[in-house]
Amino acid sequence: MRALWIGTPRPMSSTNISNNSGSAPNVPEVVIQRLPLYVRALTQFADSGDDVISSEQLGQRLQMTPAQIRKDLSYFGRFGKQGRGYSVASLEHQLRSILGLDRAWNTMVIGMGRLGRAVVSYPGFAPEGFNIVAAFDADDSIVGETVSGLDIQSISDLAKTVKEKDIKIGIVTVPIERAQEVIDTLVDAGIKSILNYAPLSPKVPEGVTVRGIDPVLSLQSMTYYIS
Amino acid sequence: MRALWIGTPRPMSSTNISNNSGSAPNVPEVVIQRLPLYVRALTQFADSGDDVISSEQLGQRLQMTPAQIRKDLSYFGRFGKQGRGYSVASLEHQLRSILGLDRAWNTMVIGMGRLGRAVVSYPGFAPEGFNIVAAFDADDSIVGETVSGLDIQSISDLAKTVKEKDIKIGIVTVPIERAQEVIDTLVDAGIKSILNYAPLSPKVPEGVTVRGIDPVLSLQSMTYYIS
DNA sequence: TGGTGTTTGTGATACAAAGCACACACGCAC
DNA sequence: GTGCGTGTGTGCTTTGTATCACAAACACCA
Repeated sequence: MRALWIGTPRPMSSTNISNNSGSAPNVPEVVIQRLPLYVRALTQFADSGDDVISSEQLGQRLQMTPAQIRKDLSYFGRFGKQGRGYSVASLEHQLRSILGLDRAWNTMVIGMGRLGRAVVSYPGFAPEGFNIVAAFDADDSIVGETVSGLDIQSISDLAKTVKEKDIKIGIVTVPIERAQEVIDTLVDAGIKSILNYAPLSPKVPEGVTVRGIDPVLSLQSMTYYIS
Repeated sequence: MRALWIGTPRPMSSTNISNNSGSAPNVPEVVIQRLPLYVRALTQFADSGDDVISSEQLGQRLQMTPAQIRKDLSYFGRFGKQGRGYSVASLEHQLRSILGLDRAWNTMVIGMGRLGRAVVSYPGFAPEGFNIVAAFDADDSIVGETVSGLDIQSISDLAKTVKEKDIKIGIVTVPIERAQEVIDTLVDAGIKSILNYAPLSPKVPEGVTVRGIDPVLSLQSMTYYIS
């Protein structure tokens, strides 16, 4: 979930994982999803001048139990010191490295309607290292227009551009009718990570990760508790 | 998380639940989050003219196992017929009723910056029964402006407007610095359902449900698999 | 340097969710 | 009405996740 279209939770995101070779095998998906929360909290603590933090303090900030945080971290190594806690700077750095956030990622947006334009001009991605370097649309009549400094390209150029610009992540903001088709195109172009704003659960092969952003779904599940 | 910006995540959405009295006790949160998916799929099947559907077909569409769907539904009753499947129209209607989607909900948006304006003019909420009937901002210099036909009001009017317009859901699009404070204001005004676009895990009392929408979190967890 | 208080890392345990597999219900055809 | 095919509903099993609780490690201080 989601500048609009966002999700779950979870839960509306279908995720298939290729076992990546590196250091930590078989880390549960949920744990991976929590790591960015830790990074974010650590950044905040660093900004407030804290040098050292305990799992207790982190847990309080993130509304979760200290034990869960320690367990999660233990999948990847031993980062703390007994009796003291964790070095804020060091833990943040290590988690960023684990997540691959110690580098920038080139991304693209497919679908230049209202939503796609909002995503392209959303100022929250670049500071986190996600650079939107290409924009696509299926409608030839708007191909060539410029949005936030990006030329809108035809989807037929997608595979070529992905290679040229080393794009690793696709953000899908097309209408639902075209979404599966566009996602297939991304997969064919070798994209392994897709952020999907369309309200469907797309079919993707093993090894491709999709996360959905869907505020309507979130609203629809909340009404249960107030009905 | 889940969503937070969006999910869910899940998982990045802190959720506290008051046990609502009605028919089905103790239904797991995850199950509730899946019900809207079923509703959505059923609507699609109905649009394609299907009268009857099996859990097998639903599962294929939603990329999940038929058994899980049947289990989920069994929390609320027996909706299918052996040897036949589920009546599309009837099941959709019943699920909508369970979720409280058989009525409209008045909502408000707090924070009329770039994101808030995008949310207010997003055309996807109203067709699903979520009507945005009020807009607020803390900045007095924009109070009184009109956005998509809504007057921007001062947050000091919030509690009064919530009562007058019978608003049940708050959508928070303020900057992170103000988010906790604004959420506290919503809670004080009696709001029990909050859709939070600010990148934090807010503290709310038992009985208040928060879902986060956060595309950056989603991106940050996907990079793990391509690093 | 030894003692005290703190906080980690983790096996063991408890809890929760997902999946299996089959009895049973129903539709349909003859 | 009988028999066959299909698909539900669900108890049981398996898998997965969260929590507990404690030994070991370290900081700090006298």
